Amino acid sequence: MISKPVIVQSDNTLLLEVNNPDYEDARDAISHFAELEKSPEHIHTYRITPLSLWNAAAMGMNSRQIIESLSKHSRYEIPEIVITTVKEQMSRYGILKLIKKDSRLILTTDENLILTEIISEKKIQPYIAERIDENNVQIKPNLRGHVKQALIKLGFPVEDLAGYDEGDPLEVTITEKTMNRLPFMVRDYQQSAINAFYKGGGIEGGSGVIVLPCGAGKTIVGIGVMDILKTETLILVTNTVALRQWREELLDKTNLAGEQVGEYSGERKEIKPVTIATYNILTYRKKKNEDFVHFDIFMSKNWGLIIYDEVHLLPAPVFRMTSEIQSKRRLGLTATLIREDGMEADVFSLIGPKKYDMPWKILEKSSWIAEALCTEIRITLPEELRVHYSVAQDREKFRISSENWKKTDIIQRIMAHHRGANILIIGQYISQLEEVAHRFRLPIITGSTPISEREDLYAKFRKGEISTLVVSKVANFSIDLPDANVAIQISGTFGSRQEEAQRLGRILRPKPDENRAFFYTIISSNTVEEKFAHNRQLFLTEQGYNYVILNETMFSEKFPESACS
DNA sequence: TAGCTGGGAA
DNA sequence: CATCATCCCAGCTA
Repeated sequence: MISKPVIVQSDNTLLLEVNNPDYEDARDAISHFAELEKSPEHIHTYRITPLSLWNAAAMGMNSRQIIESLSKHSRYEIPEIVITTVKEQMSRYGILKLIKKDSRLILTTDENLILTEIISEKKIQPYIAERIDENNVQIKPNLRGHVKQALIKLGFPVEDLAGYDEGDPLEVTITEKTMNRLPFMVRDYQQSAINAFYKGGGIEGGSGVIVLPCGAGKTIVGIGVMDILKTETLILVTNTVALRQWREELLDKTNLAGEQVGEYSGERKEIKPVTIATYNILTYRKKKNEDFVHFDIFMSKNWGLIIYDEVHLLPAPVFRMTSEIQSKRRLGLTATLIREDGMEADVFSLIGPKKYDMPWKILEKSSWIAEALCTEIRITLPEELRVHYSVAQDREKFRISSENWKKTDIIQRIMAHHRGANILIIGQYISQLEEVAHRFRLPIITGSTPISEREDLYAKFRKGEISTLVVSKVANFSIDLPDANVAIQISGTFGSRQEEAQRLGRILRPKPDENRAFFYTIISSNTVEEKFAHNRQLFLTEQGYNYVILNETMFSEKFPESACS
């Protein structure tokens, strides 16, 4: 009999054996309540954290289900302490509830000892108005967000049942036929996400985060929620491209007319029943420490819903503003609910817990996104760089290994191998990208490329007049190049997991013929780049992507030089 | 009034 | 763990 793939350790880590027939089942099961920490070839390490358990609890899982799925895949008996941790943390979500009674905000619980313990904490006292009785404490007005933030830091995620203000009504309806006359349907998983957020309305359906892969149609989920709530809505986005895309989708897929959908950005300052604003304008102030100039848009209308697009990028000041408006319904959307700044707990307490997620691989199986084959190519540093590297300071080492000029040859062979494909070459350093663009005479897009020129190049790429584009970090977000099917990553932002995911996302739009895409990442072996590269891959590995690793010899066999003309 | 450029912020 | 992208605004030109 084959042994089971998971080893549960008493420090709350899970070791998962990759070459085990039950690997995939086990991975899909544990990824609901644990986070991937390390993923070398044979054994992956997951960690059960309080936050991962609270999110699971908020999604409706209970400790019995988690312990059962651990037992099902665990090779040995589960350490008692892990079971205790799971039970303890899972039960913490819901021990404390915020409710509203006679317009008073009340923290309530059945566990009066815990309540006593909590209100004696220095960090909590500023928010307490008075203890009403054993099980109830009144919170000072308008500190609903602050108190949740403080409590989660103490390890007590609050279930917020204090309800929401109904916003001004707005007739929003999804239209079946879009303007370009293509029939339009909300997909099953999108509908499930909408239902998971709304839950039949009331005080439970009102705040939370929906996690869906790039290209899976998060905008539709937002629109679907608007269709249910039918209320005036404020949508916050990261940049103006996203702003325009939201506007177009709203006009295309709903009954809303142009004059009902406003844009609040540097260029225009419209406030309409549906208003789309950039995060940036919210955080603007004339001088440091002065007031936020445009904070008023939160108050300028009686919004019934606020949508936070790309919630993993939400800037810190917007968290602070959000803590002031906890009686508004809030929907967060993202592909990767990880922040490199460790503010996940703030997302949980201020926007809301995770309400729905969908593993990328499942969408791949049902062909909503393209199948992706990931390859990591490890090349050595050439002798002269090796010398330079060994004496360099730590912070220079990353750049030296990233800009290893031998990567250029690899690029050439990959391009030759995928002749006729639509290729993106993505990197972090402008000088490196310019060299590559120059060497192969390819067009390049960076932050300094004027908008008109970008649009021109993107259009040519879509039409097939250009087959290969060199792009900088501009490609990390919201560029829509449906036909791109090969990405070659030559450098990146240190260990950013969400960047890796976004970049893979560029090539995942379903393809008409063979629904398949290729993602290559080229790194210098035995350098700091290797370590960062592996950290980058964690999120995608957690989603079931498997990087095939090739060294120079193996690469040469698969991608022979003779293919280059 | 529109379009560009550069500084500053997070 | 530092580079790059983004955005906003002010100030200029035409």
